[in-house]
Amino acid sequence: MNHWLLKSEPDTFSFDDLKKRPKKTEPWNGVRNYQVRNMMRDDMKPGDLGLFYHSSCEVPGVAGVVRLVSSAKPDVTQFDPKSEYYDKGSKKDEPRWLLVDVAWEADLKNFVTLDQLRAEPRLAELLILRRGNRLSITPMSKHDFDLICQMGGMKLG
DNA sequence: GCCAACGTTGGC
DNA sequence: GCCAACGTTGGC
Repeated sequence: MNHWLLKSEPDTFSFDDLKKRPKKTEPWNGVRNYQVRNMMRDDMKPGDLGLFYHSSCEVPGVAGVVRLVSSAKPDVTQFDPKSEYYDKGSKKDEPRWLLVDVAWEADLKNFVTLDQLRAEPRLAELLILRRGNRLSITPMSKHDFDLICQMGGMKLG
């Protein structure tokens, strides 16, 4: 099983928004980066766990735990001229952009701030802390995933 | 709003 | 295929 960190701007879609969805699931649409698309296509599998990270906000950090509940499939927003994610170069029989469905998995007792992540020497390998990292989804080790869940006091069950 | 660190685009 | 210009991301 693989582990992932998924960034979202909470003003657009937050961890609480995910929990408010009727089935607590959401298509992770709007990815328009080839590296991330290829990761979704090749490496992201149903059952994988992820951390839901809030970016571009007052206090960036990890808000909760999610699970992937689909494999990669076409992101329909690429075909919608009214969508901000519309891509006129993408053909229906050859979709350029993919998404995966994510579902709420667990809450954290405490939001884990970016400052806390940076202050933890055992997270030196975490990609999001590296300079210049800009991908909206990044892989992470089970070690780092478990440690961050522990820092946040993940509520089990 | 600034700006570093990318990724993408397009002229050649 | 090179690379300058441009666009985007995201912390600060």
